[in-house]
This record gives sequence, C-alpha cells and structure tokens, in this order.
Amino acid sequence: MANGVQHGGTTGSGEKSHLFNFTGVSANKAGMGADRKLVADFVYQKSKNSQYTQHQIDLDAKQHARAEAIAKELTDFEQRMTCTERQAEEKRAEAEMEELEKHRDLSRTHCVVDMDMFYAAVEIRDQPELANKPVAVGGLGMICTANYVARLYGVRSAMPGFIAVEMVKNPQLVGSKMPPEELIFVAPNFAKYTKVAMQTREIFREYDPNFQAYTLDEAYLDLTDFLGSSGRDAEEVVQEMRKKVKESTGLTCSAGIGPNRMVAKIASDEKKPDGQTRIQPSREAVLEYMDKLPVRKLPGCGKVLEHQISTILQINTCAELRAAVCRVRRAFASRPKTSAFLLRAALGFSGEELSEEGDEVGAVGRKSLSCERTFRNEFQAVELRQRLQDLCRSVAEDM
DNA sequence: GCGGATCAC
DNA sequence: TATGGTGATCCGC
Repeated sequence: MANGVQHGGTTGSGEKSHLFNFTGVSANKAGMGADRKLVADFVYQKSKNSQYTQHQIDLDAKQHARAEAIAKELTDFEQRMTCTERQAEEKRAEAEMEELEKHRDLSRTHCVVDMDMFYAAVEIRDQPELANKPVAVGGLGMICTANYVARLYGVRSAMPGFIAVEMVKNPQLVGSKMPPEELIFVAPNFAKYTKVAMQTREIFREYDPNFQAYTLDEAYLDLTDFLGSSGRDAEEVVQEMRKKVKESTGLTCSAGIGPNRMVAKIASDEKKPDGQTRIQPSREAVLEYMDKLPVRKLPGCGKVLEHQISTILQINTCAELRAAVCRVRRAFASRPKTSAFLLRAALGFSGEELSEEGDEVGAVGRKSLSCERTFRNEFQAVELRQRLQDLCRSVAEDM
C-alpha cells in the first residue's frame, strides 16, 4: 500500500512491510524516539500471519489494482488527446478555479481546539506517578491513546496493544534509545472523559455559543463575533482560552486559527502539544501554507486517496496539486466529488464557503445509530445469539 | 438503493 | 492468543 511503498524499509528476513505507518513524530525532539520504518516493520512482522493483516493485504491488492487501472486509463486518454482538446480542458480548469476563487472568504476567524493525548492526559493527571512512564489507554487488543513517553518507544493510537508491549520491552528493535520498560495499560474510562469534555465545552461556549463539538477532545469554534465585539486579537484570545482550559481541567490543548475550518484544523496539529498556530487571513498566507503540505494532511485524504494521487499523478504536495489542476480533474473525472474536494483543498478552501446558510454539517442531525462488537473466532451459535440480543437491546436503549 | 470501501476520531 | 467502535460519505454495481 502507499505507506509501505513510501515508508516501508526492509526487514531482517528481506520482507517489506506493506500496511502500517505508525509515524507521527513530534515526540522525538530529543532524538530518543523510535525509527518509523523499524516500527512499521516490527508491527508487520508481528502481525503478518493474523487474519486481520491477511484481510488488509487482500484489500490492498484490490486497491492497488484499481489505482493502476486508473493510471493506465489516464495515460491512454492523454495520448489520444488532440492539442485542441487539451487547450479546451485547460480553459475549463482555469475557469473552475477562478469561479472557486470568487468564493474565497477571509472575513471569518475559525479555531480548532484539540486536547493533547486526551485520554492518557486525563489518566496521568489523576495518577501523577505515571507521568514519566510509558502509558497506554486501552488494552492488549487496541490502544486508544499513548502518552509522549510511550510514543518515544513507537507506541501509537490504533496500534495493537500486545505489539506495543514488546516494543517497550525491546526498544532497540525499533531503533529507540529509551531504556527497556514495562508498558503500563490503563483501561479507558469514558464517563470520566465525558465529564472533562463538559468542562472544556463550558469554556468554548464563552467564545462561541454555537461551537461544534466534534468528539470529546476536539471542537470547532467560529471566533468572528467574539473578536468583532471585543476588538481583541485572535492569537491572544486563543491563548487565554487554552489557559482557561488548563486551569479548569489541568490539561493542555493545541489550537489552530485560520479563515476556515479546514485550515484551522490542519494548523491545530502544527505545535502539538500545548501550542497554537495562526494562518493569517490573506490569500497569499493561506496558499503559502497549503502549498507546503503533503496531500495526506488534508482531512478527507486518507491512505487510499494518497496512494492514488501519488501513483496516478505523481503528486505528493498541495503545491503540486494546485499546479496540476487539469490533470487532477482528468484523473478523477469519474469521481466529481473527489475532484472538487482536491481542487478546493489545494486552494485552501474548506467547502463550507460554498454551502448555503443552515446547510452546515451540524444542522442536518444524526442519520444513523449503531452498536457493534467484534466476535471471537471461537464463538458458537449460542454465544452469538446472546451477543446479538445484547446488541439489539443496546441499540433500542440508545434510540 | 444497497452494500462495500474509505475516512475521521 | 491477539487489531475497536461510531458515524458519515462516496462510489460501484
């Protein structure tokens, strides 16, 4: 898969890891951290015989074949194109970008606040003796959050816990300079995290009564009105808000400030933990910021789309995306939503600029409600029927 | 219109 | 021994 191709190193046995990319890196400032390639290979070696990984490999092969097919189609098409056709397409692409540009709105100030390693931070706040130890919230099956110490060993969210245990026990295997340790697991306590989230939301409400809580640890604020009526500076206001969050909960958070939600969201990740980044509300500042970003940073561009963009178009950054608008439209001609999303994003638009008032995500309301559990292979009919009943009851209660 | 795939947290 | 749960959207069929 894309990540395997780009990041996967060779292993002792000569096999390449194809699937995992537990990178993320800001925790490695002191040079103590694990090597991302070694981590990817370690995880792959530990899990390559599991059903989960075998399934991923299947998906991977299909996905890869599809990308190759699209790439070939595009190449063929471009070879058949006449000069006139090419020029006509260039014109249409240019017109589309100009049309988009008309909707650029730099008048609003959005802010995305993201709690730092939220679940782990809450647990360590309540058990300070864990502060300097590698801590993971979750279990042997799956890790929800790891603290920064654990991250130096290569431990990440969404990593199987039993593999994380081994990495912390044998840091040298993943290139980490940390001493061998025992990974400490804390079971998640969602009721507690919900309470803490309520405290943070009380503060967010002071700055935007209509803010949107995306998850327990992430919120979207529109600070425009607050800044307008108070006459204060965005950076200073967000500093204050983060300080209040710290005072109220004892926890740090990071924030991004920008002219739309997408830019603010991406920026919120820049100075993690306990930092904030503002993208100035000018076309130049926004484009300059977007240009340097790998497409993978765009919310909505995951592993698969990144891989397609890179194999079909040989494009990795938003600058390249913006420079190749015409080819992007051609490559994704059969997927107009994807094409539009990519072009908008490359220009630094969120998408909310184009939607009508009241047409926003939160205004629609929930569309589905579900409850699921993963079954163990050993489950028999009786056990499965019991599980089914539990699930049904749970959904009914929620409804 | 449905279900699988993808994506985010 | 062993890879989660919830909700949304897009797209192929």
